[in-house]
Formats: sequence, structure tokens, C-alpha cells
Amino acid sequence: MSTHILDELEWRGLIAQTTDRDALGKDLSGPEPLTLYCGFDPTAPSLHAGNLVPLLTLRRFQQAGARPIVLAGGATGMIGDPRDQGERALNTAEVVADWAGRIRGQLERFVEFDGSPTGATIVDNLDWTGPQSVLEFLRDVGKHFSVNVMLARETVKRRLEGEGMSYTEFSYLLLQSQDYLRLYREQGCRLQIGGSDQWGNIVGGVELIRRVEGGSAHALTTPLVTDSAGRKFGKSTGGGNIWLDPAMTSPYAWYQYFVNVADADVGKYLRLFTFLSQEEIAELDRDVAERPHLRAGQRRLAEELTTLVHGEHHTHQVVAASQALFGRGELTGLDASTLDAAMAEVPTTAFGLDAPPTILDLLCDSGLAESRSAARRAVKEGGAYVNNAKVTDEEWIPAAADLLDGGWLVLRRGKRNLAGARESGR
RNA sequence: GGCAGGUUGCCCGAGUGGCCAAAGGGAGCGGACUGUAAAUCCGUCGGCUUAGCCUACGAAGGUUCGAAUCCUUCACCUGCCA
Repeated sequence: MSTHILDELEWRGLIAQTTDRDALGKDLSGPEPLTLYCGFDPTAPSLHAGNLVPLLTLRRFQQAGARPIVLAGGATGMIGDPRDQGERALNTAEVVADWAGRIRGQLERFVEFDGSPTGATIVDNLDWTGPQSVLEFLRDVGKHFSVNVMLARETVKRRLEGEGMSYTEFSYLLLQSQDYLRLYREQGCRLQIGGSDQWGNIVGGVELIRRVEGGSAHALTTPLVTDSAGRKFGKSTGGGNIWLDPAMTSPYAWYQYFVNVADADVGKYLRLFTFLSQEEIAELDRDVAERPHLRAGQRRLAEELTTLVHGEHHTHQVVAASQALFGRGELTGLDASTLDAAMAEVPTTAFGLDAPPTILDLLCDSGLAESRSAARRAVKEGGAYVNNAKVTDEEWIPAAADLLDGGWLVLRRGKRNLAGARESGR
């Protein structure tokens, strides 16, 4: 099984680069489970869909008999990995700590902590980086890095050609390299994986391990996922990232994002993000090619990913909600419990009929519109609906007769952005 | 430390005294067409108590009836020189 993991990953399109592949394959099929790690920096309060690529790869390795370590970057998140868009604004220690805690909670859900030889471990690099003194760091780690080599790195070169970069960000490589060295020493970690933008940082650790310990460690990166139009995966909905945190991206919105994946991308995404077998995926590929209007691939992809992130219960609710609410059919036939369940998956707001809100208020309060101007625009453009009926008057207010079972109004902006508003009496 | 150039809306980028909430492009959003797809087309795209007002062109002052545009100081970036 474990000898095939690399072939499996290759088939799924999950390998961007690796260090000596044969050596890695050999280590993976040794008698002991290979220990590997992947780090995630808290640059936001939640992981986003793109983070799933390396994270699920970690899980695939675990299923293939390796032992995963997930690392929350409480320390590295304070510094910021250099990126092309320019110098990052530093977040306060409190914010980073808070985010690191949230992300840690999310990370824990994707690998098994069963205490077995392949049971996962979770660590935070702040635990060892925090207490370290600058002098220790400079002597023990810094001494092994050549500035000449660091300057030759692609990200660094691009930044130097542009707006430059601070010493702080320049040092990021050393921190991540040190993490790898630590885990190599203390946990026998021999492989680090990450997104393809992490290649340089990972290899930095590989070289540090060779210099300091004379040991050999591996690097493997997953590709940056883009859609067929070249857009970064997970970025195109709602003007930003789609997040794992259900408070930031509702399970319904999450499901809808995947249901809407373009035909040209479904096959690729099924390989990258699901644990379906090659046979199952081949069959879905055929369905997409022969009966595209059924969207079988998209539906399966959306279901798999919703279950993975939000659990089976939410998947059922979200699928039911989509069927109940999406058809543009009559909503008056739905009973209160169906509506309650559907509305639990989307943002909601409450109101009272004694002081009825206008359509603008409802759109804003429910989060369907970011501002009153945006709400006005939605109405003007014919993209605002209540109970599947288009609302064209900015002054529209709900009447008792508009309420569905359970006191609900189903609000919609555009084709697929849903929210609920509930009459709360009083 | 000196000299030169730069800092514009989510991003890129035009704009050198009024016609500038700021050209153009991209992204986003809404609509049409479809299959909740792609491509294409149309519209929209700072905020608000929306025929009006407020906030905005690195920051703070100043000149002017009027400033993104002129002046001063500051901050940051880039390049050349030391």
C-alpha cells in the first residue's frame, strides 16, 4: 500500500515537486511508519479551501501508513512568509494567538489522533520559537544560512526588483527551516509537505538538516490549484476566499461553490479533493462528458467536500435546502421543519411585523448585501427576491401573508445567494 | 548623508488647478443566454437619511473662489552617488 502512495498522489495531480523521489519512495515503504509534517500559518481566523490541498494530502499519507504531524504556525504567523504582493502588515501577538488557536481546532479534524503508530500529533512552533533568544537563534540557525543563496530565491529576487522587503520577512525561511530541524530531531520527521509556494522554505529545512545533522530529509509540494480560467481556486465566490469556518462561509455557500465548478475543472477537483477511487472518478468523468446537464460530478464533489468539512448531517441539510429552495418553485408548500433545517445552513436575521423592515433592511441585516447602496443596487438590477418572487420596489415591506411556515421569509440575491429572515413576533 | 523619481479606488493604471467619486483594464456583483457550467453580450461597481450630502487620490499643514493636481514638512518605496 505505502509503496503506491506516490503513484496515487501523482495520478491525482497532487505532486508539484519532490526531492529525490526514489529515495522518498524507499523511505515510505520502510518497516517503520514515515513521519511527515505540514505547517499552516494563522494569517486569517480560519483555513480556506485552498489549504485543503496539502492538508488532505497529509491525510492521504496517514491512510497509506505514515505518521502525520500538523503544525500551527503560531510563531511564523507573527512574521509572515514573503509574498509577491509586498510586505505584510504585522498582526498583534494576541490576534495571531487567537487565529492560531482557531486554525489548530480546524486542523485536528482532518487527521486521526488514535495513538497508534500512525496516529497524528499537533504542534505549534511558538512552543519552541517563543522561548528562544535572538543570540541562540543567530548562532544555532542563522550561521548555517548563506545570504548569497537566500538572495537568489525567486520570491526574494522578485521583491527586491520591486518594492523591497524587510529583514523580518527575509528571516522567515530560517524559522521554517528550524521547525523542520526540530521535528526531525525530536520526532524523527523525514518529510515536509506544503503548497508549491513553500518549496524554497521546505528545501531550506532539508539543507539545514543535512548541514547540522548530516541527515537526509525529503520535500514534497502540492500544486497551486487554479481553475480552467487561471483563477486561483477558492477565491472566486463572494468577493473573497471560501472559508472552512461555517460562521465565515455558510455550509450552504460552501456546497454551492463546488456545485458551481466548471465542467472543465470537476475532474481535476475530484482527484485533488476527494477520496473517491480511480474507478469512481472515471465514471463521474464519463457522466460529466456525456450528460453534463445532470452535473453529477459537481454534485458529488460538493457532497464529498461538505461532508468532509461540515459533516454528513450538514450535507443532508444543505442538499435538501438546495432542492427545496433552488428550484424557483413554490415555497409555500414547505413545512416549518424543512424550512428550519434549510435556514440553519444560511445566514439569517430576525424582524418584527409591528415595525416591518424594508427589503433593503432585510438584505443588509441578513448579510446578503454589504451596504444599503449594494442592497439598492441589487433591487434596481432585478437581483433581489423574497420567497422566489422578484422585488423591484426599494420600499417593499413584508406583510403577514408573505410569511411561510415557521414565520420565515426566504431572501435571495442573484441566482444562488440565500438567506432567511424570521418573524419573531413582538 | 546627497540627488532624482515615486506613493491614486479591491488590484493594475491614467489623470499636473474647476467639466474628478476620478479615464482604461482586471476582479467582483446583477441580468440575458444555458445545464445553478464555459464562452459571449448588457448593466453595475466608495458611503449615506440617494434629484442632495459626506468621505476619499501616503500623512499633516498652506496657497486659492476652487487642489488628486501648486507650496511646505513628515513617513515609506525605488534608483544613482557617498
